[in-house]
Amino acid sequence: MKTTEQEKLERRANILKALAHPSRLMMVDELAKGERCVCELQELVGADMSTVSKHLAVLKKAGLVESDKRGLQVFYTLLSPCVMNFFTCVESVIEAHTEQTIEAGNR
Amino acid sequence: MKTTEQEKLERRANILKALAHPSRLMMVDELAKGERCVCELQELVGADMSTVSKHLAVLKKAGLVESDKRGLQVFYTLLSPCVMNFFTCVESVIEAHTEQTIEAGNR
DNA sequence: TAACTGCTTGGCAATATAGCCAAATAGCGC
DNA sequence: GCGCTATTTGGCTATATTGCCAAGCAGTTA
Repeated sequence: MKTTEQEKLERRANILKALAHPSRLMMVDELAKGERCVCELQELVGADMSTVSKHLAVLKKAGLVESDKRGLQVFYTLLSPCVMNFFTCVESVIEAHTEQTIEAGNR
Repeated sequence: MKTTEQEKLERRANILKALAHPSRLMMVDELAKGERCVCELQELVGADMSTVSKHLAVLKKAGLVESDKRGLQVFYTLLSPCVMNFFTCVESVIEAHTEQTIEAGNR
């Protein structure tokens, strides 16, 4: 199974795409603290349970989380906490960009 | 100017969304090596120049790159090389996920 | 000014994503 | 089995993204 450069990029992009949503980021952030059931995450993001479930499916498909059904509830776990490190970088982008935008008078 | 938790998440998501495309990842990767003009990036990704230009506009809007017109050419620079660090994490997600998928017999 | 180059923008069609409701599914207690 | 709860899935519409072509625009050269 040969991995072309193109496939590599697509896989990277898919992981980023999976993270690229406010609700999903919120969930990942919460899951970084420990496993959570869908109901907890639903309360957190305040959307329909079906919506939350679909978001979780996206994260799972990307390989970012894992699910474990115990009784009636399904618990999700963050598989790659290193994802959180990225946010430090993201914050620096945001800061720099905000300054720049203000400097430029919101041009 | 108060930054609500929601706005923070949206800004993070926007940066991730800006990165979440194979062609844009390829360009960011290239720009990590140094500034490049649009024509060089076009050759790299092999798409229409207008497409490349639009991708660059997305990266610029997110605050990830900067552009500088010199003569007829426009040169782009990567503003936040820390973005590259993330890819180490992304690779680990991919590896773990691939193993998992193979283990599960591509279920 | 005119023609040329490098790039950006507008417009459009194809495709993907988001979020709601309703229906289906799975596990539990009776 | 029946009803109940937690979650997932299907279906739908609204909205966003992508990538091409054509047109526009700025800088250069003649």
